[in-house]
Amino acid sequence: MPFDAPFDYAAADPKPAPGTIVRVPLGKHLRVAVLWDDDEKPAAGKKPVADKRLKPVDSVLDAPPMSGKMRLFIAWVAHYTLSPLGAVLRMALPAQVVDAAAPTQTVCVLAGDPPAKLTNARRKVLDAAQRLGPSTVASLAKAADVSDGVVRGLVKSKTLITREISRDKSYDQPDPDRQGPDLREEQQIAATQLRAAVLKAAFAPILLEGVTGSGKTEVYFEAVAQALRHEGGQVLVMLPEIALTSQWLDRFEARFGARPVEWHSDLSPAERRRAWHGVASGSARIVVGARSALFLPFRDLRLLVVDEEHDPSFKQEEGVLYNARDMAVVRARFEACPIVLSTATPALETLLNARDGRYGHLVLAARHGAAQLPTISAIDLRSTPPETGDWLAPPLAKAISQTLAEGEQALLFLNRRGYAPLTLCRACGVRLECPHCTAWLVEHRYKRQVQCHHCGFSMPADPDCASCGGTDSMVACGPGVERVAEEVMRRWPQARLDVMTSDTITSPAKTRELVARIEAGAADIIVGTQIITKGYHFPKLTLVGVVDADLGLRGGDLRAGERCWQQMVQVAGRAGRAERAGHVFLQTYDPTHPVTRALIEGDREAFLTREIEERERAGMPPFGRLAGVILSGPDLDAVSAAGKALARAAPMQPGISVYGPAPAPLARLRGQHRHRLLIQTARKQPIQTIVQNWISQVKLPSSVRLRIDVDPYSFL
DNA sequence: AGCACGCCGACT
DNA sequence: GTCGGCGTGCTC
Repeated sequence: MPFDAPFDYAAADPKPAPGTIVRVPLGKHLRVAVLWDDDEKPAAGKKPVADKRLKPVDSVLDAPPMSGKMRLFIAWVAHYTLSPLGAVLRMALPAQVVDAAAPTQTVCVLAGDPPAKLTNARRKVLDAAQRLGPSTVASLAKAADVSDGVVRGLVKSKTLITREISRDKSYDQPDPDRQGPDLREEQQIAATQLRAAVLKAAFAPILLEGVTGSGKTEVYFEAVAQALRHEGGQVLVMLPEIALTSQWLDRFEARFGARPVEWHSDLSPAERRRAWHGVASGSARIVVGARSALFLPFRDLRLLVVDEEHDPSFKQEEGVLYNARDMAVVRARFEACPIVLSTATPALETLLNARDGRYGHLVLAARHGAAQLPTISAIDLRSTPPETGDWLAPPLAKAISQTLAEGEQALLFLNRRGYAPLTLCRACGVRLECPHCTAWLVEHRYKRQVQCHHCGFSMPADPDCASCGGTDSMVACGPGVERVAEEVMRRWPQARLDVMTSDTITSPAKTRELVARIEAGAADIIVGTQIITKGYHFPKLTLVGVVDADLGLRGGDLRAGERCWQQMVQVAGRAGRAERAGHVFLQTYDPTHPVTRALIEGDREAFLTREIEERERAGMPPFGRLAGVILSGPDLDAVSAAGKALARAAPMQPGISVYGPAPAPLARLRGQHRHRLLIQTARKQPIQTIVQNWISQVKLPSSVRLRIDVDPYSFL
């Protein structure tokens, strides 16, 4: 429960140790709880509860205790993110997982005394029981080639006794000493360093930076192998949710001969329970998971890997707001193990940490075999615009035709789902808007629907205007992937087309099927959103067209330039991964934009230097610190008044600035009005304490909710 | 988070 | 006189 501090219970005798997982009465219910450390002080200004009011602990659960390191980590995350201790603890102790009974099965074992009447059939059963050890009734009967009645008879006569055992299979153990792929020299050098870091068993953050296709995964696999060679050693590999692909799992299996244990949002309750207990007991050695895996109860964590560390999806935007990449570094510190941050496009913060010597830095400069990095060029949409009704400019169309003629694949990237981002009425000008959010409804033509991409609202698409009654007057404005796909079908009707978006990739099985089809060359043109930038490898892909390279640069977000850069480099990295050279076209209205120019010239240093200078001048992260304060509620006036009250109470100290309140970019989301403030402090200032002191001065009405986002990523 | 309590308006 | 809407505060 989201309490700030632990509750007291009457001491049992003997007193269980801190970390013990127990069941305690709370209000009307029993709840799963962890015995916290004695030295935890009661919250400021609160006096402890009188002894006679203390309830006793109900029972101790049959689960391994939570380690001291884990308790320190949880308290640290709560303090850093300004979240209640209980809210963070809940992520580490999902009650339905911890408290669920393991599925059991009934097995028979020999008890000793043979039965009075030892028939031939009975002898066969006893032989089988001797040979097989504990087995189910059915399997004993089958092995002895008798009916199960014989076995049941022996149970009844107490020759065999039954016992309940856990049905959990232990996990297949990955083998670190299988022959891996041959590593190039620079890979071997990096792998040697990582192995050494694992052997040293000390906290060591390491940036593993390598261009797309340089084989970073194979390098950190060697560190994984090293950790595996340590008796009982465990490893956590964190990937962005959608990057946990079958391609990655196949590579893992090829190297280690077994699958890793997976942890992500799609697990069934039973799989989740098994994985959690497997991690806690140590039988799960290698876990690959999304950000929530960070809170798994490892016994002996020897290595952490954050793959695609730059990925914005590591930032959790709901509940406890935390950046899993940053918190992973903290966990590694508590666990005293190395952490590898792997990427082709490091986040600026990570890169500066590496350049300033706080992180180790390993660089892979070359691609595998003959593969070359693709060349990038711009198509100026002002001088060579697409035909009316088209979205692909003539130079890109020509390149696509040529690619198809050579039997190679082309990929068109547009980070916009659906058919068109905006639908409006030709007659009266009304735009289709979400009833719950400040957002346009996006037409999805395959589904004949319009959808809100923020709250999930949808309704049937109607060609007539609901506002003025105009017939067939609704028109689509701007392109989405479906519209680009439509153009592709019209212009290259013979080409085989696949669309990859979160709408078409709905399950791991679907993903596998689609990826296999593209890998096998059974698709000529692929149209997709950012989902395609996540680590796939398509050997026949030689052309990438970015339909709207300016898209990510609009909006003035702090990290817009950085994110656009990363996304373009990642999508470009899909091209030319085998022996064929790749080429990337960026369709843009502003080829002189510094980010676009740096991409074309392949001048990463120019981009970085400019970005670093700008951030430093503005005191933005990592040169300064930020926290967002988000106020939300159903009543606009109450939300706005609360924002003004907070602004009036803003701290006035050197080095601290408070901006806002302003309506959030999505001013209304799911029916909630949202205003936000932003506080900026110098790098060395304790932003948590400053924010806490600030907001504690303002009493908010209960209808207004306040959330604090330390190190905000999204400004929505 | 859940839940109870208590205040207020609307009904039998 | 009682039902139920939700705002407030407590759970050791």
